[in-house]
Amino acid sequence: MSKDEKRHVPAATVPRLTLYLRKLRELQARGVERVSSQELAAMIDLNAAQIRKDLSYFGGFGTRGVGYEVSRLIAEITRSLGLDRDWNVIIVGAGLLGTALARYRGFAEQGFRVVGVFDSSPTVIGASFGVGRVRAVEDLEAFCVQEQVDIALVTVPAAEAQSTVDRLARAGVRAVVNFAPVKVTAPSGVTVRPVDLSSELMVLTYRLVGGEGQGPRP
Amino acid sequence: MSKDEKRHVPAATVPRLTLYLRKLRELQARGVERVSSQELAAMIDLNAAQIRKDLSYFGGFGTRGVGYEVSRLIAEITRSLGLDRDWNVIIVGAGLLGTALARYRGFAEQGFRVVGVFDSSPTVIGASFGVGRVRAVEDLEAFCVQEQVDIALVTVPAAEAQSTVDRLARAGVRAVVNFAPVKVTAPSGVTVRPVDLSSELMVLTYRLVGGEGQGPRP
DNA sequence: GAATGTGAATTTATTCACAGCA
DNA sequence: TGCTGTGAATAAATTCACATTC
Repeated sequence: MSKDEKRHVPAATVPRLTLYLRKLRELQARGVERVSSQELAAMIDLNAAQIRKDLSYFGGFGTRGVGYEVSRLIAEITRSLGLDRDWNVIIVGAGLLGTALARYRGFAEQGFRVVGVFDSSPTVIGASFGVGRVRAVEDLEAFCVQEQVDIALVTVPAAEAQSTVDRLARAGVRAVVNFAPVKVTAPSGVTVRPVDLSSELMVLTYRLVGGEGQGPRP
Repeated sequence: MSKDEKRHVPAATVPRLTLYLRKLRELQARGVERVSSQELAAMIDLNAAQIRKDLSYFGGFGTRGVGYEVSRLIAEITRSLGLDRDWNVIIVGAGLLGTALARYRGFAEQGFRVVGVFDSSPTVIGASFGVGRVRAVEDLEAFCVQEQVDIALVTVPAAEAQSTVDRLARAGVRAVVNFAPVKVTAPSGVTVRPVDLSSELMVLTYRLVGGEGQGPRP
C-alpha cells in the first residue's frame, strides 16, 4: 500500500496498534528517536513482520534500511486511532466498579473525559464521585444528546445491561464497554466491547486444570 | 471425536465456553431442560455449527434429533473449565480497582475466593477491605506458597507490573490477570491474561473515527 | 423429521521470504 | 548493507453441508 488511508484493516490489528503506541511513547520518554520493527517486536514479544504489516495498512511510515521514526509513528497511530482529540465518556452504574472507574486518573491522560456518572438507586444519586455527582438514569438520554457523549462504560448488574445499552443506542451513543457478565446486542452502528472478568478467570482455571498452556516461546 | 477428552482445543473456543455456560445456567434457572445448538446460537448471536464444534472438542454431549440436555451440558462445561472446585485468588495492588475487585461479590458465586489483598504502601497496609486486611507485599511469596494461591489479579501501577508477575511466578502462581497497562511476560507454565481498559477505549475510538464498524448482522 | 457431529470449503490471520529502496 | 513493505505460503478459525443417529 502506498497511499495514506486504511483499506480493510483486520480486526486483530487495532488492539495491537494500541500496544505499539504505548511502547512507542515509552521509548520516546526515554529519548529513543528511531526503532526498527525487529526491536519493537522483541520488546512486545511479537513477530516483526506482524508489526510491519499492521503499520502498512495505514500507510508506509518507515524508511527502508533505517526503521521508524518514533515521533512520526506516534503521531500516525494517534491519528489513526482517533486519539488526537478528547472524547466524552459516561459511566452507567455507580457500584463498586463504576465508582472505581469514575475516579481512575488514567482516562484523562488519554483524552477520555468522564463527564457523567449515572445510577438508578436513590441512595446513590447525588453522591459525589471525585469530580461531580451521580445523576439519575432517567436523565440518561437527555444528557447523552446534550453533552455529546461518545462512549459509555456500562457497569450495571447483568439484568439491566441490555436495557441500558438499548437506551444508550437510542440516545445516539455509538461505543460501549460492557462490564456486565452478559452478552448484549446492539443495533449496527453501535460497537460494544465486552470486558468480562468472570470469563477471564474461567479461562485461567481451564489452563490450570489441564487445558493446553501458552506453550513455550519458539 | 467420540471419546471423552480434549484434543487440541482452539484457543478461541475456551472463552466461548464460558458464554455457553452462563446462558445455560440462565436457561436452567428458567426451568428449560433441553436446548438445540440452533436455539443457543440465536440467544448468543453465534453460528450454530460453531457451538456444536466447540462442544465436540470435549466430547459429544448432545443427542441427534433432540439437542442438548441443559443440566448435562452445564455439568460437562463446568468440569472442563475446572469450575467444579474452589480457587484461591489474591489481589496485588489495593488501589481503586484492586479494592473494588476485592469487594466484588460476583467472584465467590463462581467459586473464586479472595484470600488476600496486598499492597506496598504503608498507608494502605492493614486497612480492612470487606473481609480481611491488606497485607504487605513483602509477605507475598510466603503467602502464595502457604495458602496455595491459584490466581493473582494484578492491579499495581504499570511500572510495577512486571516485577510483580515475576515474584508471583517465583512463588508458584500459574495464572494471572494483568490489569496494568503494560504487556508483561512470564515464564512458560504461567498464563497471563491482559485486561486493558485504555486499549478497549482506543479500539472504540478507532471505530468512532471511521474504522470499519461491526458490520450489519447477516 | 430433527438435530448432532464432523470432514471439507472458506475465510481470516500470521509468518515467511525477498524485491526494492535509503 | 539494513530494514521496510508486501506478495506468497502457512496456519488458525469459522462456516458449510451432509451423513448419521435418535
